[in-house]
Amino acid sequence: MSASTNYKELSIGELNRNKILNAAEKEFALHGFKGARVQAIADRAQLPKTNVLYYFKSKESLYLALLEDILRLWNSRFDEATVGDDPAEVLAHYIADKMEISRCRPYASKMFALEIINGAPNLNEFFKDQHASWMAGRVDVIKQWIDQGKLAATDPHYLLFNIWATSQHYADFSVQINELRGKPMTQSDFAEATNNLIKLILTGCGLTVPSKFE
Amino acid sequence: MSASTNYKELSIGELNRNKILNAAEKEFALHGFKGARVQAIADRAQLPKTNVLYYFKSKESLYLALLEDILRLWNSRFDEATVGDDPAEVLAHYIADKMEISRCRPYASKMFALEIINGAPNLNEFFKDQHASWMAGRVDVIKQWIDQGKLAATDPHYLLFNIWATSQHYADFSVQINELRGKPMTQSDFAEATNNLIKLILTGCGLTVPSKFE
DNA sequence: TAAAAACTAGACTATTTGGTCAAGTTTTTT
DNA sequence: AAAAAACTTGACCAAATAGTCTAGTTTTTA
Repeated sequence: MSASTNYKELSIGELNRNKILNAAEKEFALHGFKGARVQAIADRAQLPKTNVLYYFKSKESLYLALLEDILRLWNSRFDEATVGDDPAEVLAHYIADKMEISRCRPYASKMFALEIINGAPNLNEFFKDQHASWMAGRVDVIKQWIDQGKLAATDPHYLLFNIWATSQHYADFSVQINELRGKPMTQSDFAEATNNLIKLILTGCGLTVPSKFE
Repeated sequence: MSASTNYKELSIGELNRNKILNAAEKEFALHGFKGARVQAIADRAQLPKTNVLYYFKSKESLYLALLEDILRLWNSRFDEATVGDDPAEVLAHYIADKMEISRCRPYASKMFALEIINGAPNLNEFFKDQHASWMAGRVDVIKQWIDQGKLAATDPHYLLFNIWATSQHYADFSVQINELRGKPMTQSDFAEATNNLIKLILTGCGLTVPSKFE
């Protein structure tokens, strides 16, 4: 689905599926589930509407396939971090990973944001449970870091919310950001914003920024 | 429009207009402009659909009226701050104001978020210009604070983006937050989150948190 | 190379949608 | 109290929409 998908070596079906997923991601990010039109997705994919419904049996199943793809994006090195790891390194990389997603997959981020804002009507209990247990595990590791004096005392929930909020903002609110900056964010602007954010969050936790991110 | 609107002393028209705006705010926040249904707004307002279109001549004009109301929410004391003011006081209050909006007007925040995510198709040039010049003014004041050594050197744009991102997140992503915390945010949770956020941002700028927010 | 599977696509349909119309009733004004 | 203005509401309509059906063409398989 990413912009850099290599279309060679793919069967017609795989190629079309990718075209459709790419197109749908944009339409859903631009209009939400209810607002997106199958015809608009087809036009964007340069295929007849019937083809879209041939590959994905309904608008809903297309949306769900896409959502599943997007949820996989959320995996990161932070998932396996333990008390033994260096919180400054782990958190800095986690923030950098999140910023990279905002830069490379803005439509995926927007689609996910819409899904949550709209009340998460399509995230099933399985995902919610999985997400909640991921959260519990991460909160636990952060608390242990705090107990060991590696990290200033802070609520781990709020810490993670702040990281998500700030990093995703660069994708979700890109239109406002570009308008107010007067120019779009280049790759090096993103690098700067990333280091700025890492500094803010880590300093706020009493951590020293790893030299790689200065 | 706020949940606490006093319905007494209002004419029938004003009362119904308020009912409709309240209902529409939720529907637009839940489904976006294209996805929202006039019938659903009418049902939520407990009025026949025709009445909705009597008070607001089209779905679009209802949306625009609402958006205009919401943009007024963005006004704050920070708008008139000058170099002479104490940045710690000003920024702490600004963050607290933003958090208060997220607590009291979550649907307004969500509706605005959808509008921006969807590419701001309904924000006219007048608003954009006004917003850009507000931004320029605020960036200027922050830069002067930095020049005077009142504030650590940081990009004023990113500082403001971070404040918006983190505070609005509590409204826009409330569903995710409630799910992961296992319980909804109470007023005192909000107070805690506000102080936590003020500490993070101000510390990150080399400022001391005013005692009121500790 | 023949059969099967995968793919393409126009025509069509049932339903939903935003919005209009016309015929009222209620409230306000004078 | 009469006239005007404000408000209410069911019936209706044209356009748009997700999805189906059928009849093909192309690609893969054996």
